[in-house]
Amino acid sequence: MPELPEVETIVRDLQRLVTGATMKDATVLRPDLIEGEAGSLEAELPAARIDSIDRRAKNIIVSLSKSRRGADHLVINLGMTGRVLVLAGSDADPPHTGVIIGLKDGRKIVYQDVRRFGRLELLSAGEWRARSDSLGYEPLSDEFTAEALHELAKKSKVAVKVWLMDQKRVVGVGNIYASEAMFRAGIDPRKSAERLTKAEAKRLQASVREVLLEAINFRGTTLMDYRDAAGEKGEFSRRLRVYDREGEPCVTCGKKVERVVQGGRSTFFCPSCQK
DNA sequence: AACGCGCCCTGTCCGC
DNA sequence: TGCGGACAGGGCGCGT
Repeated sequence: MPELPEVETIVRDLQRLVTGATMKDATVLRPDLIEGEAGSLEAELPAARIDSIDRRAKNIIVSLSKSRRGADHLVINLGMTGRVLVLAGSDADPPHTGVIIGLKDGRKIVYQDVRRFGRLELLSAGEWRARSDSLGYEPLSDEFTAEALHELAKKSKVAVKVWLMDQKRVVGVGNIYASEAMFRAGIDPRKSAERLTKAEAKRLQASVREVLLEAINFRGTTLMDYRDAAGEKGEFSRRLRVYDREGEPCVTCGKKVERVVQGGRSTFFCPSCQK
């Protein structure tokens, strides 16, 4: 479900809502959501203060201090259907609640996940740094230049849309925004990454940044499950130009949007506008 | 070693 | 109405 714009929206919500809060207790209802020991997570979180909240790739990074053993980062990956909700302590826990973190101020942070593809993990600063180092370019950072994208792309024969979704290369772009970025760049998603021209690399780099920034401004895309930390839907869905629009007219040329399967995932594109 | 595929899991939708 | 199959914002581990 969540790609960079959705995770970024949740992170900004959490920054505003729970920075500086102290955890009181943690309850794990679905142990399979925890990477490592659920019991140790329940033991480590109480009394931890939330110092800051950040995003890296599609991960939410909650930086903690005063945790008993010095495990510094709670790393949350939402998988397909994960949600992080800040609720009043008296609110009922929603269906498929997996983890409840009570705060000393009476509120609670609830992790909810229907399909349970998401993961919560407690990592030391060093462990987190190593993990972060293994991930690719942040597309909204200054390091993500057209030249960098072009050089990386030259090394791979994979179809460029599939290439774009690999988190070891460029992070944060999932199935929706990959199709959208390819459309905006006017590039056939089936084209091999190594065959991208310099001009195409430049257009793709600009399109990735542009679509992600626009989607953040609309608080992400809700197709079915995505919600922000207050439980609200994202509004970018109506702005999608090709995703989930098979058979509908291309917004640019009017020809029918097509769907193909790449790497087991649907790709949507306009065969006339994308060469 | 890069790459492609199956799998994790629950819910929804569509065709018969 | 019911039922089976396909599919859904991600990512890991496997075999080649």
